[in-house]
Amino acid sequence: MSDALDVLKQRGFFKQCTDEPGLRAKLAEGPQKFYIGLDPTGPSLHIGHLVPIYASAHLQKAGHQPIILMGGGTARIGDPSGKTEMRQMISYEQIDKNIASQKPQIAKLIDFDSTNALLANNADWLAPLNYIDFLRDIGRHFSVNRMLTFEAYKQRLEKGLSFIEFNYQLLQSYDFLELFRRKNCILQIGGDDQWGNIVAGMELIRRVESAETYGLTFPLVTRSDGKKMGKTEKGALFLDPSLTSVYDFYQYWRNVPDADVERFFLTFTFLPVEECRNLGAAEGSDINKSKERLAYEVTALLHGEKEAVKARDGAKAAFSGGGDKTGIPSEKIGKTELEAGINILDLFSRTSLCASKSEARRLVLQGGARVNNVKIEDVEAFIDMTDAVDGELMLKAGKKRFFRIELTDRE
RNA sequence: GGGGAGGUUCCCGAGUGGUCAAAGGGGGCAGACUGUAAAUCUGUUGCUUCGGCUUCGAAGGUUCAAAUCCUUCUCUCCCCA
Repeated sequence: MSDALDVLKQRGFFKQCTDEPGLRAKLAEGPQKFYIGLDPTGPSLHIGHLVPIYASAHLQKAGHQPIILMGGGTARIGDPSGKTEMRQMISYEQIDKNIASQKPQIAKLIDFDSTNALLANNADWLAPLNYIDFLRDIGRHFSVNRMLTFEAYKQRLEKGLSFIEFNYQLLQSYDFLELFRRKNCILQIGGDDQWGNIVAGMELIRRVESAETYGLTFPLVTRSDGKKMGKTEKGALFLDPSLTSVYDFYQYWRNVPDADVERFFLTFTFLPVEECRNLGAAEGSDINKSKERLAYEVTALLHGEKEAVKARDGAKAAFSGGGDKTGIPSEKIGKTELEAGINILDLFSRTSLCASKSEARRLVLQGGARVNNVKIEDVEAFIDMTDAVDGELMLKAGKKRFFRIELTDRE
């Protein structure tokens, strides 16, 4: 149990920590409760949300007890940390829906069955709050002067900061206090952008409860190429397969920059540290094998092995031919429709490969469109049954975007 | 409440009556090079039945013609109270 912190350090989940020796000793004493905060602002988690959950999973494996705090109350406010824009306000009803759909996603990494993990919602104590009482009991412990020295607020002072956002720190601190009181939660962990809020919570607990608690942050995960983690051209990489297909999810990891392989293995899989290092150390085309493994491991973890195999085989089939193609994004088209012939632009623009006909036109003109690996450069071209191979059309846009058209007898 | 500055295409940001679907950069897409990597270079980047159509916070108005001028509204930021 004493190695919980070491695990986090080894795997790159350690940026800074308050009173490290103290925390180490506390964790060595026995199972401790800790929490992370998640914002249920969307119906699905995306990769960006995952790092704290992975960190929690490691601590849980080390015997500690995670509390996953859904910010059902705070989701209605904006967190000023780093963000430039205020968040949209959403209804409690929507938030509850989001929580319901996010929980199973969290459960992929956190074991809720063993009863030592807990899902909480801060709306439980934030919603009934009385403004006057809150100001008197909690607000008085916060110094505006001190808050203004926090980096998060400094930045926002340039761009503008609403009072409601300014209050975020108080609410988050209050969360920590409530969890300490209700569950004896003694540790809050989070991304490094949460450092200020975490420390503020600890200070609050120290003042009103005269108790010592701890905070730990991990580095914000970035990509070596500077792109936002988990962001694709189309937006965030969601865990919900209806928002991001398993195939696309797999491909995201498959195409990660070389320099990130080791770190991503450490962060997003549970493979032994030694193995992660070896896989990340591979060079040349070997690192490609590592990426295949990375993609498979992460996909299997979050979507299940069956889906991962399908995505992996689908990708293999698309890139090197043969094999099981069912994992590739696809759509059905009736044979009779194809018999009549479909214009190449119409064909591409009705798939997810092209958003509009203009885009399809561009693609064709630039030589990026292929049907069953035959380059089509004529925008007037018609595709019909004679182009089908094995009862399907494999569309390819550019070098690595595929789409499969399945031909069916019925319309 | 008073005064000032602004809201431009995915983002940043030019544009102040026609030559503006709108500079430049970022991002995206495509091509070359590769390893389904990175870096680099090139092209491209509103929609379209290819006739046009819709875009510059919103609604009106002036004009042959507006992102550009006028009016009202709305939102943001700054200064004063």
